[in-house]
Amino acid sequence: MGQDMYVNMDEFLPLRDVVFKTLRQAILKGELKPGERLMEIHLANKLGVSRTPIREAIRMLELEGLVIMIPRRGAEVAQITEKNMKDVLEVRKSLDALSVQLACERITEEEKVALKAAKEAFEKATETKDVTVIAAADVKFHDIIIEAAGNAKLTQMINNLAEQMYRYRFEYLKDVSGHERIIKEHQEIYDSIMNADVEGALAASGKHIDNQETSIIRQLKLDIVR
Amino acid sequence: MGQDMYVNMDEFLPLRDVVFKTLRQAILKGELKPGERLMEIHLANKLGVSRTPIREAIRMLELEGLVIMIPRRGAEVAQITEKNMKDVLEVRKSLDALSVQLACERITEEEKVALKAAKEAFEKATETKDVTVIAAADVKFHDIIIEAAGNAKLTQMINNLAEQMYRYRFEYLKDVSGHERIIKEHQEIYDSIMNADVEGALAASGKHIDNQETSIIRQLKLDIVR
DNA sequence: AATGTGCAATTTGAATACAAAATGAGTACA
DNA sequence: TGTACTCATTTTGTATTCAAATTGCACATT
Repeated sequence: MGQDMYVNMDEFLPLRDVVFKTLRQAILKGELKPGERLMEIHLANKLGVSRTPIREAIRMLELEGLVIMIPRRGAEVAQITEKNMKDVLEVRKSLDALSVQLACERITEEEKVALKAAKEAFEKATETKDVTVIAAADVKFHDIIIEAAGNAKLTQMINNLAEQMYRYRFEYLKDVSGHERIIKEHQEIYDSIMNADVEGALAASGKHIDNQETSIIRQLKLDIVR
Repeated sequence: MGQDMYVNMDEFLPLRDVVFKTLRQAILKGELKPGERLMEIHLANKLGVSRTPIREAIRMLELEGLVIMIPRRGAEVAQITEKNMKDVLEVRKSLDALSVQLACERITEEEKVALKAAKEAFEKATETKDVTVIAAADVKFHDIIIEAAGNAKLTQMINNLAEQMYRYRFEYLKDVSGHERIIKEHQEIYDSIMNADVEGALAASGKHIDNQETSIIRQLKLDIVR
């Protein structure tokens, strides 16, 4: 009775959610390229399911903006244009600003401890030179700040935006020469939040995004030429 | 040849989109109440379609956060809590600020003309005492500003947020005594944008949302008690 | 050679069919 | 009287079937 009655529900996800995650990953990692058609029967065979969960997953991807629908022709992977990415970054910057501002006001003592740990973990991670590890540590640092902002809607929206930059952010973190600067920026953001210095936090966070923007746009241009 | 070759495509929307819009409207207008179950066969019969488009529409509503899924039990209309709405308004305020700021920098001459017309149309609309007309005029005014910001992602996100406040905003505009203040606030926003006065525009827009927030939260509380 | 036409193949859109799980009413039994 | 259990009903999850539209190609026509 007092026992844990919940099993890990993640293992019993409906097929549509499995398909959704699979396709999203494929798009974000670039395995499915912009413009590529997503044909239902083809995908169904490939993933070993019927068309129904494929269709439902496509509806979700459509609403996230990762695929576009052409009537009577089906779905294809959305094109990522420079304008498109600039728009995303512009909004992202604004929401990140809100996020650090709210974090300054609302962060708890536990979160402060966690943020310090995450900051230090990121510094350690850069020493590994393993991009996957570094990226995960970076995500963790920012996740704590977003959580500290205490706004579920904001969390959801930032995560959605982050998703659209996923592939390029990866490239950004690959560049070892940039790590030192990122560490310094994290330190500035961290210090500002700890001192509830809203102005400082906004400045530091803005600079942080601007640097990413430069890198992402450069990557994107390379990608388009390719 | 020189003729208009496009037919009104809206009339040939896939059923899933028709169902999606129908259900969304029903939820936002309060016809489908929070907690109410959305049973597929029932909805299918009611709308005269099969389960397939119903399911696809539910997937979209789920991603918009208007319904929540309970495994093996189906969808139900999401609860609107005060915290939830405050979160939405907090983000909305931030994005509106970005929107007026960008509009100050990017608005074209044509858009300036349109904005003036929309401002005056709203003033005229308040005289009709017809809430539908007033709401439409208000939307038009704000739409022009958002368009002038020239950021498609921002447009999409603000529209999504606006949707979640739909029902309460309607109540806000019903209150005739508030019209004069709204007109004054529109005038301030308009003037600031015309003079590319970013500071002024931010202040005016912030005040505008704050007033709405007060009204919406009050409405929401009444709604919950009901 | 260029353009138009018709037909077959492919693919989406929608409906229906089938399988599995959850719910709830009714009944047996302590 | 109350509790547990069975079984029919309901509902979701998934697969399959059917209809309609689009596309591309072959062929005819100018």
